[in-house]
Amino acid sequence: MYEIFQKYLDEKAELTQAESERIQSFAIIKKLRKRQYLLQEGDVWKYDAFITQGCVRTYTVDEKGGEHVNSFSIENWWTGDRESLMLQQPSRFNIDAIEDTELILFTHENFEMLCKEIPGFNNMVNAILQRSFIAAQNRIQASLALTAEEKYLNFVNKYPSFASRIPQTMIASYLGMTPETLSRIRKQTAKK
Amino acid sequence: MYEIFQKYLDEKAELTQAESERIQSFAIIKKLRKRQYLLQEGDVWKYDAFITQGCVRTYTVDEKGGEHVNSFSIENWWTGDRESLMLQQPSRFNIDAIEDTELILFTHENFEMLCKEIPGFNNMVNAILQRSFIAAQNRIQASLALTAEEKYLNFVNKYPSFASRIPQTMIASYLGMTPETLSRIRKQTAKK
DNA sequence: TCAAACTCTTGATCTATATCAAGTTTTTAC
DNA sequence: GTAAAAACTTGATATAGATCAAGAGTTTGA
Repeated sequence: MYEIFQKYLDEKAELTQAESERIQSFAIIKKLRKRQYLLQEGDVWKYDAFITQGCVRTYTVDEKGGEHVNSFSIENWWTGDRESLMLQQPSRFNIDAIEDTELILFTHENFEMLCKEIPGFNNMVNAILQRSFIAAQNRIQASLALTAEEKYLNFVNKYPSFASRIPQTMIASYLGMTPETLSRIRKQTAKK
Repeated sequence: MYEIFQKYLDEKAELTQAESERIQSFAIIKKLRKRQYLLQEGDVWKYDAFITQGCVRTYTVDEKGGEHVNSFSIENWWTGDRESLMLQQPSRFNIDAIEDTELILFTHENFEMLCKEIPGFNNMVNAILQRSFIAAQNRIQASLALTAEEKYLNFVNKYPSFASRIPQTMIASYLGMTPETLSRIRKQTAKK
């Protein structure tokens, strides 16, 4: 499965052969079965994690047991809890697999070392962070300005592949509404 | 006013005297009067902007004329529209001054050049981006999981100084509720 | 300094979405 | 292959927060 990450690197970063090999030497392959946790609330997150196959969700659980999905991540994207990682504090988030999933992990020390050693890698990492931040801003914007129906249409438009592979309950939670409301919205919009 | 930025740099970045001076040589001082725009929807944002004094808000306007506040930024923080900057596309956001405000601007070309030239500066910029991303994640989390009252208490707790200097209408918008609702919540919580 | 323009508050009413409940379909796991 | 569990739908009802309206303070600017 490393080839998928290698291809990603080839596309996104300018690296010499030696640098590529150095990066690979620190990669840890990890497989998750559907429903398996990658991170549980209370644990400290210690990795930078790239998904080569599958899909995970990041969510919190409130006192009443309600789950609130913060994000979905699929193949060719990164996952983890940056706050827990940076501050080395217990995470408020859970991350688990929605499908059987394969990841490549780097311990944060190794990852930081690679960033310091390899400018091309560092640049790629920064570019990813920029994009993540922009995406988060847009999500905030949507949550403030859109109605439930608009949020759903916006979501489907932005991530067409997600609607089919992720259970509606989770999408509803991600959009900040109940599954019932999402079900009714889908019925409504299907008519049009 | 440059001293304020200089102090920030001294605290946050490891720089030689020469590097500090080089950074300063590209700084553009800008003053905004209350209500004055820094960025208007439709314009392309071209700077990295640091606030030395005052307060701005970043917001969108919907078709019905409703304003949705995405963020507040005060002295010792950065502002701008990263999406517009990165993609060089017209911004969906407005940024204007809530108080008379002073900023330091760097054109993005100069800023990028400084990042490339000066590793200590680059590291600082990345650290800021990390923190911004973490803050955005937490905001998403709060918007999904909290009630209106909890959102307000969380906001006051996190940014105690904001409640007194920013009009309630804008805070309400930032929290995703109407000014009336915020007014009632404040009345409620004052009792307790 | 005074009128116009905001800002905040409070009350009455409305509505989008939540909650509760029950039935149907789909998926999972032995 | 089948029973149990999970996911989705639909209807009835409830509610948090929105909207509308009007009055009291406060700020702004000629």
